[in-house]
Amino acid sequence: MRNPAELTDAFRAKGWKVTPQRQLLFRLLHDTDRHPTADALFVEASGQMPGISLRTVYQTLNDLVAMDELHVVNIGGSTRFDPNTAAHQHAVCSACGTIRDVYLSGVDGLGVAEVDDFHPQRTRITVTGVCGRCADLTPTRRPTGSHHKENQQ
Amino acid sequence: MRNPAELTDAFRAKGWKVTPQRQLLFRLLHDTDRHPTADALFVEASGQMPGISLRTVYQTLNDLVAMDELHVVNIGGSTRFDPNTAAHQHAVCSACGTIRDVYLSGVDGLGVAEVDDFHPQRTRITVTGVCGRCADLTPTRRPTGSHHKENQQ
DNA sequence: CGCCTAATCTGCACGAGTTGCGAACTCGCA
DNA sequence: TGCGAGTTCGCAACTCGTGCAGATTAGGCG
Ligand SMILES: [Mn+2]
Ligand SMILES: [Mn+2]
Ligand SMILES: [Zn+2]
Ligand SMILES: [Zn+2]
Repeated sequence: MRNPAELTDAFRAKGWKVTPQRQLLFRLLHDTDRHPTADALFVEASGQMPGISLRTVYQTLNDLVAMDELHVVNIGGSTRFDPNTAAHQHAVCSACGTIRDVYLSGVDGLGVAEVDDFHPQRTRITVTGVCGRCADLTPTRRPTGSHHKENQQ
Repeated sequence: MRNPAELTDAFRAKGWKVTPQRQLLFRLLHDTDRHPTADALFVEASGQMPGISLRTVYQTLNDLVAMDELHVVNIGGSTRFDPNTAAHQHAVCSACGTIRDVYLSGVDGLGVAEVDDFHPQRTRITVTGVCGRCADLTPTRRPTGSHHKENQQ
């Protein structure tokens, strides 16, 4: 996602207004590697702007997605939003739900172009597994067993 | 997913009953390359067994997923279920929502093992784009524009 | 073959996540 | 400074999936 100043210009260029609510979300989303849900952002935003509506958060996120400034990540449960629009992949911990950006090698070698009768636009790669912290918490056990859902990003 | 007879044995081996509802779903799911939603299966099943409950369809699907006989596919919207448990990837049409199994080359070359402080279990690859049929229906246009949601599998 | 009971099915209520809607508000231009 | 298109907000509505409890049944046993 571009920085708040650039987004301000981009919104104005479309004849859209740049409200305090939008500016706040621009700031919260810029230059992070997290993958928050709409509600997580709503909670964060509420800290700095009490009274902001969850509806507005959804609205702005949808706008940013439509502008391709934000990507959506579907891993089940509520939608995650990804401000990192550079080509990258995701490592998802099945125990705690954390999503981490990873940059796998060998992605170019995928035979995506050879899918016939299909016009590819984007390739998404998600590696599910267990993160180091969860592996430490449940040593020598099935890591999916105790599902502690805290700290996911 | 294994065939109905094998699933029958697997269920009995766990002390679970093999009801007509379950047998029907075993049949509907076996040896297909579709990726139906719970509701789509419910509609199909209702044709052959009027009165079957959507709740039962969900229940059975969840059981099969827990047994790893069925995989879930998250592409936004309702959960899709995948009876093809062999290693493969998906091509998703952004216009009609159809999910097609594809077998990309070069998957082994992905540097999945090198993700550090992470224990990988499974890698999911999804190519989004526009299928041939949708490309034909909207020639020389942005294919996402008119969203005709029929016929997705 | 009929009994018994744990397992299952069904219908409904409920919860989470997201969107539609309309009245009130406000950014930004004239 | 005033105007109006665009925006926000609150709430109702909607979709998808699950919890619950009473009715039903598969399938082991005598
Ligand atoms: Mn990311
Ligand atoms: Mn598949
Ligand atoms: Zn973890
Ligand atoms: Zn299509």
